[in-house]
Amino acid sequence: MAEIQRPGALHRQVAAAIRDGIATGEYPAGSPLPSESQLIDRYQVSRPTVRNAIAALRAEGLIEVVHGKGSFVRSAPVSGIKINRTITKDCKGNFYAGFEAWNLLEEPSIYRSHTDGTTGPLLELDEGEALFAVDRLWEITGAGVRLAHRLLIPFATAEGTELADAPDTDPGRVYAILAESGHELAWSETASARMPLPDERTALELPDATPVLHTTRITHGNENRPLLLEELRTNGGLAQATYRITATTSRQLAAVPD
Amino acid sequence: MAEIQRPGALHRQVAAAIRDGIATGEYPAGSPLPSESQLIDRYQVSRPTVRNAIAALRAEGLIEVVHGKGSFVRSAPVSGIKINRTITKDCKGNFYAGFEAWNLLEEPSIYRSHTDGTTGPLLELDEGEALFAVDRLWEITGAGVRLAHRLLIPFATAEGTELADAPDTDPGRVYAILAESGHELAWSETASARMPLPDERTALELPDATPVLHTTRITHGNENRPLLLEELRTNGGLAQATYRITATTSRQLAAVPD
DNA sequence: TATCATTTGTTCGTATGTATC
DNA sequence: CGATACATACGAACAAATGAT
Repeated sequence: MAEIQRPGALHRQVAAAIRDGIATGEYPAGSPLPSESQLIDRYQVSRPTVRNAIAALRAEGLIEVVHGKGSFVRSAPVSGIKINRTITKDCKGNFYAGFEAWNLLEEPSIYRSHTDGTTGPLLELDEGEALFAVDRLWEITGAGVRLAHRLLIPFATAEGTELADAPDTDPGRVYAILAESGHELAWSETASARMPLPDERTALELPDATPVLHTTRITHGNENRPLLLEELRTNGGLAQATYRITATTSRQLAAVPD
Repeated sequence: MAEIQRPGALHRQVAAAIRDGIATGEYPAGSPLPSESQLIDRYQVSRPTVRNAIAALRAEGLIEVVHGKGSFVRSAPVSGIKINRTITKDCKGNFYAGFEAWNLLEEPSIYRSHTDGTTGPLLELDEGEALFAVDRLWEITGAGVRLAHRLLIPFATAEGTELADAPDTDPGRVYAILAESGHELAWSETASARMPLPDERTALELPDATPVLHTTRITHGNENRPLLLEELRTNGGLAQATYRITATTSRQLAAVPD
């Protein structure tokens, strides 16, 4: 049994002791932790101290707490679900953006909106420019991982194409439409991590202490003009975005557009 | 002032009320929240309840608490620091992996290690194969963002090259050495998000409620054989990894190696 | 330099509600 | 239904950091 002799706050010592217990295998993955009252007896501390320690382990994602049952050691993610963020096209001009393996949970929801302080600069448009927003909720079949996808199509991009009438066209097909209208397409993407907002936590069914993996992709057309903005949000603990990188010879070409 | 009348636990109501206050601008970014005792008076609840509410807002990353001073509304990140994850090479055979803009905080630490259950499969090696591990701690100058970088060089890759004597060669130069020894290089990278371990929190100087952005890059040589494994860990809230994507015509070539 | 009020951190105790089995 | 376990809430006391006096 891990003794508590480290310096610092009591509840931190208790948390560290339990962390040790998990690391040493005293509390194997999936097994229940001792109950609060057992921990009180064991470490001779008060209930708030024990609860404080448990809260810390929860925030670290080490344990899962079920009301009325107990605390359980979270088992390590089986293996990260890979989300392919590469783009391929076949000889017929069809594009594949990796959505093929996913399962659409709801019908796409379309609404008209405007660029704001965040999306405007990314699309190199003034604030308040009109655009279509298409939200989709996907699931990776079997894995229980959800993905929220948002596609922003500025009116300037959609007009003159079939996107103006059907912005909820399949994302891969959207690329094809733009390519057919004479654009030489290029993409830049950023990946970041942050804590979910309360509504994201429910929509993506995120457990405690799981951050959101948030990717932003911009589709560039001729003269490097931004045509589309795509955002993908998913469970950062379970899913990984995968990229293929090839070395480019010119430093100029390699610069990622802001 | 936001009243507390929503259903549910008291501390959640208080948290929601403060959240509203932040959203409506009653508590602007950077400004101090009322002190605990003021919140007690205002909402007529006990101190533990107030502290519980504050803990929730902290976990969401909405506020920052300073011992002895008070709680402050966190201002949204000025603009995400972009970490260029593309690779370029010039006509002289030099490689640039994006490390040029970073500032090395400590001398690289080198040690000998072995493949384990995680790194082994990624490098397509058995468990227990010998390798060099090179750890570097970088900082993005001025931005206060730290990056922990680990480079794993299997002995099989290093032997016969100057890497065997100097595994702490500059990462870009490592690519060049492998290319000079006859390899056609290709890279695959994955990005994921998770909560930091306690030691990562201190090493990367992460504030509360900030996840780690964790990227894993594999350098492939001839016959798609894995040569190197690189890991980058940084503040997911402040930093974004940026990628350039180009469409590949063959679906076969586009598959990201596991 | 030293002291003091303010503010958050930690710890204890206790009581009641609610979910699970 | 009862036993167990976690959730919520209140009260109280002292410690530690901060900033002003």
